[in-house]
Formats: sequence, C-alpha cells, structure tokens
Amino acid sequence: MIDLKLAQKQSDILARALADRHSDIDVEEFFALDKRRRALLAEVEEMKSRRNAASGQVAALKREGGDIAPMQAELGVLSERIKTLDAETERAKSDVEAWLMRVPNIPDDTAPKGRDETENVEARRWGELRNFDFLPAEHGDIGTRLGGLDFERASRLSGSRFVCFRGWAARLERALVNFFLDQHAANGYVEINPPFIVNRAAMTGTGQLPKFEDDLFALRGRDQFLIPTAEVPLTNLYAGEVLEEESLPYACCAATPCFRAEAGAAGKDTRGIIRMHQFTKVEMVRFAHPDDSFNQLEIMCGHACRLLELLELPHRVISLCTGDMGFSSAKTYDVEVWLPAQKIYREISSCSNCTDFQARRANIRFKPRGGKAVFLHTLNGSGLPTGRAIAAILENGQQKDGGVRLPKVLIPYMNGLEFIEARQQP
RNA sequence: GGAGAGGUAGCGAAGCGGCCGUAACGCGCCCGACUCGAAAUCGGGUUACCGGUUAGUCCCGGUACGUGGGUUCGAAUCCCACCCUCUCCGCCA
Repeated sequence: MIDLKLAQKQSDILARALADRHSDIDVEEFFALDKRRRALLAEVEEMKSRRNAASGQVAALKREGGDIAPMQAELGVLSERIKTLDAETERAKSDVEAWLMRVPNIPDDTAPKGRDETENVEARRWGELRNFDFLPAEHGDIGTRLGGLDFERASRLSGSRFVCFRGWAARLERALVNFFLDQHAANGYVEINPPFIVNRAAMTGTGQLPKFEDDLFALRGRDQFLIPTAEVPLTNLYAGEVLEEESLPYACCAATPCFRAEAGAAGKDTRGIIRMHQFTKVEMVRFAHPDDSFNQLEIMCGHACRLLELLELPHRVISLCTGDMGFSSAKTYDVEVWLPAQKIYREISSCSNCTDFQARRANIRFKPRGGKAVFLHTLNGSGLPTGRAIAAILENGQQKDGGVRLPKVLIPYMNGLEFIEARQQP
C-alpha cells in the first residue's frame, strides 16, 4: 500500500507513477473519496465531542440525585445520529482504503520507463552459449527419456501441470535445495522453515490479496491459502513488529513448495516443467533500512546470479520496465537462464525491492536511534526455483548420446554422480 | 475434538457500568539530584493513530483494553460470535 499522505500531498508523484505503469487508476477519484471521508469525520467527531461532555454531566447529575430522564432522551437521539453517521464515515474510510489497496507501488526513478516486456532493459550477461553439434532436446523430453520426470502418472494423480520427480531427478532437486541453502547460509541468510499455509492477513500483507485471489489455492471452508512463494510467510513473519535498527539489514531464506493456480495461463508453457501448479523454490527475503534498500537489491540479485555461475548456466539480468513490474515492486531485476532447445532466455529469478509498500500493509517497522518507529523496506528474490534450474541443467548439459553432464558444484551433493547416463535406470 | 483459564502501555499486572486510559502498582527506558565516576537511593518524565490547526514534535477534538457485533444516555467492565495463548483430557507423526 502506498502512503496516504503521499496521495494527499504529493499527488503529482503518484499520478506520474500510475502513468509510468500504464495503470488506468484515476487519482481524481481519490481526492473525491478522501475529501468526503474527512468531511464526515469532522462532523461525527464534533457530535461525539458533545456526547462525551454531556455524558459526564449525566454522571454528575446522577451522583447528586437529580433527574436524568430528560437528558437521557435528548442524548438518545444524538447517539442514534452518531451511530448512523459513524457507519457512513466507516464506509467512506474503507472506500479510501480500498482505493489505496488497488494502487501499485511507486516505481523507482532508476526503473526503465516502458509499456510492456518489450521495453525491458538488459543490464548484463554471463556465460558462453554452448555450440551444439546436434539438435538439443527439450528438458521435458530429456527428463522423461531418462526416467526422471513422470508427467503421465503425475497428471493421473493430480491433473495437468503436475510432475513427479523420480530417482536421479528427485535426488537432483534435493541436491539443488541443499546447495542453494548452503550458499545462502554462507552469505548470511537465516534459514527458515515456515508454514506452507497462511491466512488472509498474510496474503494481504505481501500484496497477493485482495487483487490476485484467483491465482491462489484456497483451503475449502477456511480462510487460509497455500503459499504461492515463501516470500509470503517470510515477509509476514515479523508483521506488526518493531525491529531494532541494529538488526538491519536482516536476511533470511527458505526452501518451500509453491502453489499457483496459474489462472489465465491456459495453453502457456504446457511442455516441460516451466509452469507447474506446484514447484519447489528457495526464496531470499531481506529487510533493509530505507536508505540502503536499493543497494541491498543489487547484493541480493548478485546472490541469485552467483548460483547460476556456480551451476555453469549462461544467463542475463533484465531490469523490468515500469509497465512490466509486479504490483508490490519499486524496482525489479529478472534473471533469465539460457535454454538452448528453445533458444531463449527464460526467467529463473525475480528480485524486487518493494520499498515500504509491503511493510506498510504488514506493519513492519524499525526504530531508528532515539526516533519514532518507521516502516522498513522489504526485498525478495528467488534463489532459485529447483524446477527451472533442473530444466536448464538438463538442456545445457545434455550430451550427444542422450546423457546429461551435471555441474561440478553439484557432484558432492549427488553422492559423486557426474553424469546421468543415457541408458541409466533411475 | 472436549473442559477450564486468559488476551489491558516495551514487559508483568490492577481495574469488572460514569469519579480509571495522558491506564494504579512493579520492572524497563529517558532526564535530573547525590557521586571523582558508577551502583544504590531520591525526584521528574515515558502509548499509538486519525482529523482540525500551526513556523512547530505546541494546542483543540476524536479513536483504540485480542477482533467484530449487540445492550445502554454512557462499556475495558454486561451479552453474542470469532481469533489467539496457556493448562488438563482425547487423538496423532
């Protein structure tokens, strides 16, 4: 949520931000709603002030044994009017609130301006693209042929967009999780194992709700949801709290399953394991001082890229333009890994600085030395999802004979296994 | 799932229809006195948010006792629902 005061007093900034995002939200609508709210508030507060004063007089009168009946009758009428007006004020207040909740975060000045993904800006590239002397296969085919990926049985079990990892592939996923977590631990992230089911307040805190309820799996009969990313439990872990300034920057990470309904993605990425209803991801979350958060974004994005370097996977970093950024983000880097079969760079990590947008919703603050508590800045980034990492490893490491060479850094995590042999049985 | 207890300032806790929410009392924290300095002691201070106003963190008003409703002229206090915590029982990895 953006700052109410910013909307009131610096509406030019807000209007420009909405224009940059190519949003159709109208700032004029806010002024009308907020004006009405303030007018009603002033009126009802004045009436309450009268009631409070009169109430004291009733108490005094009663103590002295006087007749309070006439005042009672008069105040009864006033109280009725207050009740009505109060309800109306409450509605006006939630109208303003609802408007603010629909507004996306203000993009940072360093985020490139643009309408959609075609206007994103490449920041840097890493790695040599391998020359294949054969036609590289798609990861879904490789994984299926080698017995590691079982789409058929998984869909029989659960439906489309589910996969079952088997044998070496299951082991590879576990290896990646451990490798990622070990790297993060070395970089100072606290490892967390959070709940995978969270309530509505948590989903609202990070911005999934109220706008994107269709994208979530909801539990029947309960106001709880399966997490679409560990960003939700990790960021909301400190909801409502005031942290010490010394504890910033704070960094934590978690490996969790992620559940996404993928509504509106019908027919998109139907081959392979790029877009599943359930996947495993290691997520990085950082809490930062407002003066330091964009620096922290560079650091965190660097951590994501470093993982790909260690996995010997060519990739590039894209700075998302204002029209393509997520709802809660002020600046986002997407890291894209090279998939040689389709000959495209494919998103494997998204690192965002959400500034105080989530902190305000989730009420996460820190106390500067001798000052009042203020909202801190939250950041999150994938580091990394195992499914897309496996896809990249299979496609980039595939051999002419149909086997796959694994990245060196994973060998200890694979119990010494260097190759997945073409004829290997899982 | 059943029974009981509870949720009030940073923490502990009192209040159980108006004289108590700028919230008793204790701890903590801040300032001061004493001291070479410190401890101990003594004195004073210490909630947040919203609206109006302003040069202003001053002032005026409002709101908040887990959350949401209700009763009442008036609710922390009475009633209802829900959430959470603790204890015991049941069940269970």
